[in-house]
Amino acid sequence: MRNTVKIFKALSDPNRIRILKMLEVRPLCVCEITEVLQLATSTVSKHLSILRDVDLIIDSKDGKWVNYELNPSGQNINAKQLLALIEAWLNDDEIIQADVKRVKEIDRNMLCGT
Amino acid sequence: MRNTVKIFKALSDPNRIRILKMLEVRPLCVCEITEVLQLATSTVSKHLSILRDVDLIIDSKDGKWVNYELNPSGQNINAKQLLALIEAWLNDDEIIQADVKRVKEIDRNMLCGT
DNA sequence: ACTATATTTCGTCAACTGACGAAATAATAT
DNA sequence: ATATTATTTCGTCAGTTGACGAAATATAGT
Repeated sequence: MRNTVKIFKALSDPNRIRILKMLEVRPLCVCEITEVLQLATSTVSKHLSILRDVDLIIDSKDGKWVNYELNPSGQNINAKQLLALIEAWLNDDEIIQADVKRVKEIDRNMLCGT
Repeated sequence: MRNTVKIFKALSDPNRIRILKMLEVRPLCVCEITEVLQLATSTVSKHLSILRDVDLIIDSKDGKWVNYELNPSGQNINAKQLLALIEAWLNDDEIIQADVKRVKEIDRNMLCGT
C-alpha cells in the first residue's frame, strides 16, 4: 500500500511526467533535463531522486555526469506497468511534443561543458 | 497533461485507494465507506468527490443514499486503464483484505438507519 | 410543516510539496 | 593541489492537501 501510494505520488507532478516522456527519447543527464524544463538544477535533481526512489528510472555515473534512464527490466511490477501505460499517453500533448523536439536538438557537450 | 497529473493525484492517497478496492466488492454509500475507514463523513465525501472528478467512480442517488461505484464503461481511457491495473494490485495487502472482509459484513440499513 | 437521516459544502489548521539559492560532494583536467 | 564542472543536499518559503466540526442541502417518514 505504502509503495503503491508512493509511486502514484511520484507521478503526480507535471515536471516529473515531462521527465519520463523525455527519457523515452533517450537517457539524459541532469543538465540536459534542466535545460529543457527551465528549472533550478537542484529542483530537477530532487525530481529525479523521487522517480528513482520508486524504481521508475535508474541512474548510472558517466564521468562527471549522471545518466538517468527509464527502468527497463524493472523488478518493480507496478513501476513497469505504469511506465508502459504512460508510454502510450500524452504523445499528442503540446508540451510533451515540444520537450521531445528539444531533447533531440540538445547535446550535453554544448549545454554544460564549454 | 493536466488531466493525467490530476488522476495520479487522485490515486496518491491511501484512503482513496482503499475506497477503490472496497468498491471492487460492490457499490457502497458514503456511510458504509465512513464506517470502514473510520474517518469523518465530510472527509469521506471529499475523497469521493475527488475520485469522481477524475472519472474513476460514478455516483447515483438512491433515496436518501448516494451510491458510489467504479466507473464501468469509462469514456476516460486513462481512468479505465488505471482501474484495471489497480484491480490486480494490493489483493495481498493486509489493510485491503480487512476492508474487503468488513465490506462484506456490513449493511447500510444496520449502520445508518435505525 | 416538522423531524430524522444522509450527504455536501465551508472554514480552519497542521503537515506536506515544489520551488529556489547556497553550500557540500564528486569527478575531470591543469 | 587547484580549478572547473556536474550533481546532490540543506534550509527556507509559499502554496497545496487531508483532517475535522459546523452549517447547509436533500430526501423520507410522521
